[in-house]
Amino acid sequence: MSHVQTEQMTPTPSSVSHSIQADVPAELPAKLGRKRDLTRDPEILEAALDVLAETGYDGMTIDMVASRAKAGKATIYRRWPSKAELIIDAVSCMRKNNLPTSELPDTGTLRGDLIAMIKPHSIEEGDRKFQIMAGVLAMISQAPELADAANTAIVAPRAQANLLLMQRAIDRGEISATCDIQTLSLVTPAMIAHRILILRTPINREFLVSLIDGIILPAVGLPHP
Amino acid sequence: MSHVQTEQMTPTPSSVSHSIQADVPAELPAKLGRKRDLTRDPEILEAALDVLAETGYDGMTIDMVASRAKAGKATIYRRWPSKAELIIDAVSCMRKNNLPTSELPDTGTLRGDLIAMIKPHSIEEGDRKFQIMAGVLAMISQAPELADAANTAIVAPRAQANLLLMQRAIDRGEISATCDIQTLSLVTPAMIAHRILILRTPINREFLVSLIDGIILPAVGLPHP
DNA sequence: TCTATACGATACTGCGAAGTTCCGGATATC
DNA sequence: GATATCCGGAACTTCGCAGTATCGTATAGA
Repeated sequence: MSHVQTEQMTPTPSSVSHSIQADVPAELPAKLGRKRDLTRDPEILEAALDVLAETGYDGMTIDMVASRAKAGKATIYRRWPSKAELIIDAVSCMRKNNLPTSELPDTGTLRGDLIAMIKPHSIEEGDRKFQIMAGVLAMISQAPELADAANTAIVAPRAQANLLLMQRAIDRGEISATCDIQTLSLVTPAMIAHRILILRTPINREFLVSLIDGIILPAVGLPHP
Repeated sequence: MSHVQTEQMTPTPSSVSHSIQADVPAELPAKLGRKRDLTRDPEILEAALDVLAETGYDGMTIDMVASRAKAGKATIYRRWPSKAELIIDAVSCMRKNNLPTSELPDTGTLRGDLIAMIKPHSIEEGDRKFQIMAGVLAMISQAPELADAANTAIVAPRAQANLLLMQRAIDRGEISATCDIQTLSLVTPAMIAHRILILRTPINREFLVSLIDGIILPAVGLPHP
């Protein structure tokens, strides 16, 4: 959740603790010296995601991330305390480029909306995201919070979009209100994840259309086109 | 695919190679000494799966497997050349306890059959299998063959069972033959995997029933019960 | 200008686990 | 009985990588 630490933990000023501290809050320590280049943060995080997607969690090393980002290892460790926290932060910060709900298609029919969401760009982007998911799955046992982060950043947005489109269809009377759209909205993300993670088969338009026409639409009582 | 090596690679008998070898095939080298205890193989593989399911691939160590199986590390390395091959063999040999197709329920209705497949035993067994899947996913980038092994051992049998039940329903005229039962048979495995791997939520009867009544049955045109 | 810090680069340290070797004892063939 | 291989157990070696420290350089404030 928390991006880069807002302030580097200045080590307790001295090992000899002065119990009387007055109320000097040490706020605004009047930092001296060269400022940290904040533009490197997203570049490093992006490099981390690239390496994670390509090599998985085990194969990923900090040196790879550093060289990919053309940064020194010290620069990375100055900003994140460990490899695990770097990955958590990288995944948590992914949700930037989520398609905002305002950009959802609105063609008038549920099928039109669902089909309209299939774009070459979203396919290849989705592919990378689920590759990242595969890398993340390796370390969820150590950092369960990462499961939430990955879910929030990768699958939840897709499910949310599906849910919204189906709710619209209910509102306009296209489909019955008794449909279990909560569960149905998870079907396409789950099937995509299954295909990429387990079947290791790339996603294409035909597959996505078959999900819509073979499962989603029949399940909500809409006839085949 | 291949279980334990049928024969330990006896190192080339001598570094000085005799080019003339006649036709002594060195078959049945008349092994001397104590025989290998073959009953340890499945015990070690089972221990490996246990540790894999509990700690994931990274957390898993050969020492853990050895102590869990009450075996020496040398015993393990005498049979499998590496940790990766041990895991591949363990996953490949899982498919032993597959519910044979002859034991599939046959209640007369598709819903009855699908519901009948939900048994407490199968739920907890499935839970363990998908935990193993999580551990396996960590190393598929290194050993893609493992994806096939895991798919064959874990998800394919479930999909196969679903497919068979739905085919029966078509044959008896309960549902339309135009249903995309091939894709539909993958829905429940994919949703289970999604819930365990990503949502980290245990499987229960209610969830499985909601999959059947909320997705599968509506998708094949059967009314809610 | 001086000082403190960030930068990229590289060398270094420490640890954990894969894989190997050795041990005393057991079990097989000859 | 002699020999060769297995066993469980434990010590040992090797090595990759996380994390740290150092260096020369660059850039900010005082």
